[in-house]
Amino acid sequence: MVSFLDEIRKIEKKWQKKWQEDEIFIANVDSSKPKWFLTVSYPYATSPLHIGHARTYGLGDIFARFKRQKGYNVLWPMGFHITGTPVLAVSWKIKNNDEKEWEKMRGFISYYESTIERIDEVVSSFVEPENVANYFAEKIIQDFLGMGYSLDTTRQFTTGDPEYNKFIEWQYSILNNKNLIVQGDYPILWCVNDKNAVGEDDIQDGDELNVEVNEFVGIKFKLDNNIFLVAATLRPETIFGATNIWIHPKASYNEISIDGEIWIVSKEATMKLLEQNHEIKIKSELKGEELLDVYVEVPITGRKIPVYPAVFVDTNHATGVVYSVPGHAPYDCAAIVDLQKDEKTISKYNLNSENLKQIEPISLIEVKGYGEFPAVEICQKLGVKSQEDRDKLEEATQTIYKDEYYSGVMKSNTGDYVGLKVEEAKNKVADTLYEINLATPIYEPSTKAFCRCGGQIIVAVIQNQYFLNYGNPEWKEKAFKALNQMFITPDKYRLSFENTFDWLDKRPCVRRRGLGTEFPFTKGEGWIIESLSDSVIYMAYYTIIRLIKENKIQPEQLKPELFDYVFLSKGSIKEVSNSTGVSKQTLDLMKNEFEYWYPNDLRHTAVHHISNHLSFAIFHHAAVFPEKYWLPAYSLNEMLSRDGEAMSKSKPNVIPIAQVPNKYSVDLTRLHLASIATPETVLEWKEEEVNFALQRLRKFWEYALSVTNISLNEKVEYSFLSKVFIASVKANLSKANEAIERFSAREYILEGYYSNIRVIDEYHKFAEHLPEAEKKAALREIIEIMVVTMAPAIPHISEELNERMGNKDYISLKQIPDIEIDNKDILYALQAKYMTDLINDIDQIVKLVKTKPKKVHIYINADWKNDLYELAKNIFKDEAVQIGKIMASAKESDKLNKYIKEIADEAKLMLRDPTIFRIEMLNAKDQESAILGYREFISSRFENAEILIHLSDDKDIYDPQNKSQKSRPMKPALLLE
RNA sequence: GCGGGGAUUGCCGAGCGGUCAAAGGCGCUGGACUUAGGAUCCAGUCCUUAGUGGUUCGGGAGUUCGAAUCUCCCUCCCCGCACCA
Repeated sequence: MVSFLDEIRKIEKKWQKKWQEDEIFIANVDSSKPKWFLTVSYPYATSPLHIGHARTYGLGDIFARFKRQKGYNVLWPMGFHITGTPVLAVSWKIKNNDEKEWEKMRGFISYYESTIERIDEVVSSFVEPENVANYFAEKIIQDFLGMGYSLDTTRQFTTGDPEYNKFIEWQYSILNNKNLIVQGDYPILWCVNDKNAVGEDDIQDGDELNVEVNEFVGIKFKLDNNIFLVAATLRPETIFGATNIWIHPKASYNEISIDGEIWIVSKEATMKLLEQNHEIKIKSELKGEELLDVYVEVPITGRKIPVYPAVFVDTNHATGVVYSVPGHAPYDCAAIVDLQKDEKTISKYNLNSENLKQIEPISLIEVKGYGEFPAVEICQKLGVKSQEDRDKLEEATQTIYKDEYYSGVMKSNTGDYVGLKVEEAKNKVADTLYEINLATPIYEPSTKAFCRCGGQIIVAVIQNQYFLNYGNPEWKEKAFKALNQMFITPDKYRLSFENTFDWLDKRPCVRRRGLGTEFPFTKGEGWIIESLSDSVIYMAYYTIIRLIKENKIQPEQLKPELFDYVFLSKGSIKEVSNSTGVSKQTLDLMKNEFEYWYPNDLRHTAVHHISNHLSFAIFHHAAVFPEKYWLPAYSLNEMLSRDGEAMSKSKPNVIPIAQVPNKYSVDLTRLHLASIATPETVLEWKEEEVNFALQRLRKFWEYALSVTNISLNEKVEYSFLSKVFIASVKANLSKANEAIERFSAREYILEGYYSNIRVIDEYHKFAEHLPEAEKKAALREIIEIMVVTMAPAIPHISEELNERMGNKDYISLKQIPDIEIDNKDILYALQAKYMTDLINDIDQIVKLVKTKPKKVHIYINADWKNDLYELAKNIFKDEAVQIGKIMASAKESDKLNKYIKEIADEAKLMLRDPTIFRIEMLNAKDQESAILGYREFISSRFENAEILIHLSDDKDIYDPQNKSQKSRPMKPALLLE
């Protein structure tokens, strides 16, 4: 067994070398052949790929190889994505001697390098970002070729190449001309230290904290003309229940002039607001206690409420000013109770205790399961003792928020909002406050978080951020039109696309960090096109990159008019040639190449790209290209898991592609990945199950080897069993071909490969008594078709067998024949099925009676039963089965009316199982010939028992137990003696 | 929360209105081959039974001559949600 694996591993390397040497997968324009252009999304070059990726790329390769063997000129190129922050992040961490990163990279590099010195040398080189990308790009291609992928490697590029940048600039100039790029303000997470946007990777424990941007409503409580205390809240609807304002007495506050007003907010809040797109000047600093016992005006209600001290106020959260709603907010409830009995504090700050004691909760929301004051109730229930009881108060706040938000209704004291659900009232109150300019949005991270550099994370508002406006109605409509024309498999994902399209709106398309193409309209300002927005029409770039490199075209020559000419047939070749210095001949070749290959016939990727990349690609194609170049088809597959956990680069459960050829075998892995589950399920990789694929592969190999030296020139007369055998294999192969045409790789392998191995097994069993020469000839005949048909899935083994069968050509380039199924084949298949069932029945009876029969009597039904079933089939195609109808029709039939008594019994049976007459039936003659064909097999199975065939309408029939009347067209009656 | 997907026989995983007691694999049981086998091969694997019949496809109701497959409700699980590629 080990030797078999060794043997095919050797074979795999042998053929990969030959394919490379003869460059058989390099694709060139050939107008005499139809073309087929496949892309699989390019990988990100910061780590080696693992076997989960091999699922996606392996499916792509099966498609590419199938189309190639169907006579298409196939282009399947590969590039690399390096845009964004990951490459820089790796480089930065290596430079800073981040121990974890070093270990991770050493692990990765050890797949490819054998000495520690060499590994460390490679890792050290990663201080240069381009070395990271280059190293992994090279290794990934090496891994891909090691998996036997039929890639055109002459069209490689990375998204960081200056030529590519020119292409993206052109794309964005078109989008801009079509007014699809808009500007607006945009809140993002921001490090105060780096003065830069941060992503999850940059945040300490970012993956666990899951920090998001929260939008608070900063409500302005008027203190004096144009002077406001600003309290930020997530629950603006509670403004009707405000009884006072809370300030931390010991904390520092600022008086600031902001957008023409004067605000009082905490010192920390001032720093945050500075980043949120306001005109701010700090006028003075004051202590919280200086503000106590003054009165401010509540917006909308106009009531005057006092400012009181509370230590639960966190000045580093939002504005450090809180308005108090003791009826519905647990913290406020606890704090007001605390303060009312806290004589010390009252006298310390000289508060008017009369007014303070008069403060009572206001009820403004009706909630099921609660009384007047939900906050008071829940504080009592949880046993909250003071405002310092933080855990309990936090829990209480969460509970109340949820209950009130989903089932609360606004009470009669809430002005225009009476009767509204809290869910709606919340937004309406906020809108009103914004409209009357008594509120401003204030942004705050959902969780307190810090950057890896140590700086605090706040929310900054980017002014005039650039967005791609996917919400543009014309664009969206066009994109939907494109989507509706597409073939998507598995089909269930179409709905996901439709939902994504509906939901897509403005999306920021530039960033300040990471690698990529500089945004062409703000050169020098450091804006880089966002990394998902620069990889949506690059399939077109594959068609011309080889010519750009071969002709040494410089980036600066790649002016927009060149792309306009090549991709959109705009402008004159003469002018374009003049302005770019690219020869007319080269321009023509580029244009020709694009027009030959485009559109991108199939794009295959992993499912998780639906909500971004794959949807964007449809939008951008619709915006940039004429309709004939839109994307025709998507094919998708889910990811892979091991031990129930998704295989991801950072986890220890990965099997790198680099180890596949030696740990398993390439063909074995390709076969297993494509056939173990349908693409829409997360595939669980189990070692024990790989073994199954290996055994079958070996079996196929051995079957094939046993007939490689058989010559097909001598005509062998096939007996019944051999004819049935060949017909069965052909039927399966035909199904396989039909499946792969729809890109159902699993069905293709199951039908074309696994089912057929089983058919061969059965043939060997049933046909043991046939002459050796006949068996070999029949096997050879089907192996030959199987090898060529299954080559897309197991190309290496197929090449080897093809060679050993005496062929000099590449099977990878050999035409897969169309399988013609004629009536004779259909009959054979039905007869085979008939006999399998019959033999099973005999086996079952033998097992039950536990004695081996000496005689097997088989009773074939009388002809009129076939007529009856045929008749029933026609009547009840799509109406309810009724005995009366059967009887009436039978009476009218010349053939049947004489058996009317028997038919009544038979009809009762039909009624019990209405599926009976939907089955394809064999007539008596075909049943008999089938039994005769298998007679020797059945006989030998039971120590040469005698096989007797009876026709049920034979007058002299031997039928002591009256079995014959039970016989039916696909189920003969049996008597064992 | 919003949006989407799913629940199949010991497990994984097909099936998606009628050859469905439900492919295939794993596991388990028996047999063969073996010095041995955690290697391989063959057979069996819901209950019952001369090839039959019965009860099954998360739970409940419905549509239909007929439902694992369609509709509705319930329970539970998974995934995406914007600067992260």
